[in-house]
Amino acid sequence: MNTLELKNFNLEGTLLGGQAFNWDLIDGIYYGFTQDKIIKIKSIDGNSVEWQTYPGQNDFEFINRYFGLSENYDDVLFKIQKDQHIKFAIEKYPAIRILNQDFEQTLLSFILSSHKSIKGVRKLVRDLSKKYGEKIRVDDIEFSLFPKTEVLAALLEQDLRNAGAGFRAKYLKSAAERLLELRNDGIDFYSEEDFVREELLKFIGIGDKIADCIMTFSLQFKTVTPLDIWGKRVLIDLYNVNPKLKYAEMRDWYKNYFGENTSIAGQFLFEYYRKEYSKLNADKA
DNA sequence: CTCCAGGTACTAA
DNA sequence: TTAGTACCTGGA
Repeated sequence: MNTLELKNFNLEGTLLGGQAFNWDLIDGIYYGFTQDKIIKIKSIDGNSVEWQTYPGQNDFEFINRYFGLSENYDDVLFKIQKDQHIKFAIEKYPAIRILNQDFEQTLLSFILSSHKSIKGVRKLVRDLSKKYGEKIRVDDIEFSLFPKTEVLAALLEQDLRNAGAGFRAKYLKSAAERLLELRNDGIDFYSEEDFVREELLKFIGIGDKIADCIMTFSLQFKTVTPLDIWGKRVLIDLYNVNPKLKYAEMRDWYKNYFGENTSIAGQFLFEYYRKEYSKLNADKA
């Protein structure tokens, strides 16, 4: 295993918090699957993590990019501490990072997230992977990789329905087909924000929220934060923002308030509020 | 059995 | 442009 010095890296909040659907905690070790590799990561103590990729055991370039290790994390944290809410969130659920995930897998995964719980999306992603992904054995566990885009594109809508995708089946298929076209279209998804969003919204099955998820959790737009149900609750409940505001207006509110590191600020607030809110409901029950 | 889910597309005012 | 509704399916 390779070792990395990383203070208090919050693996749970980062990997299981809803940015990604492809991580599992098995015997204290996090295993993630992409379209071509398994990633293994484990925190050793408060100060470091061990990691490995398979195949190709030491793909540091991937790890560095995926976890955004080259940015000055302390500086980012310093800059977003605008008020007591965010300070409390960072204190309670510290050291969360925004992932830079593979574009195609992220887009396909979030298309599946429509009108589904996190748990439901995770299950669906695994069912599809088991059925249509390549197998790879790590630590004597058989993992299924996320299905290749080509494979998904070649399937019938009915195949995807049978795998549990429901009404998202046709969205998934057409998105996979479009992604294959895009490989030759020369569109730069790492360019200007409004342009990229427009391109994403052209996909059937991608609306405001999913477009922003893809931009935030894969394409590294750091001033964007997705306004899901939790993002809206945070604004309305904690910041007394008018619930009638339109999606884009709420997104602008976040951006204007948190500035250049809005994405990570949003992630802290969501993680905090999601956990506290469900705790509240559990108490009531 | 009913209800609902980290949304989106479609339709009608 | 804005509001209302159906949508697959599994889990609570």
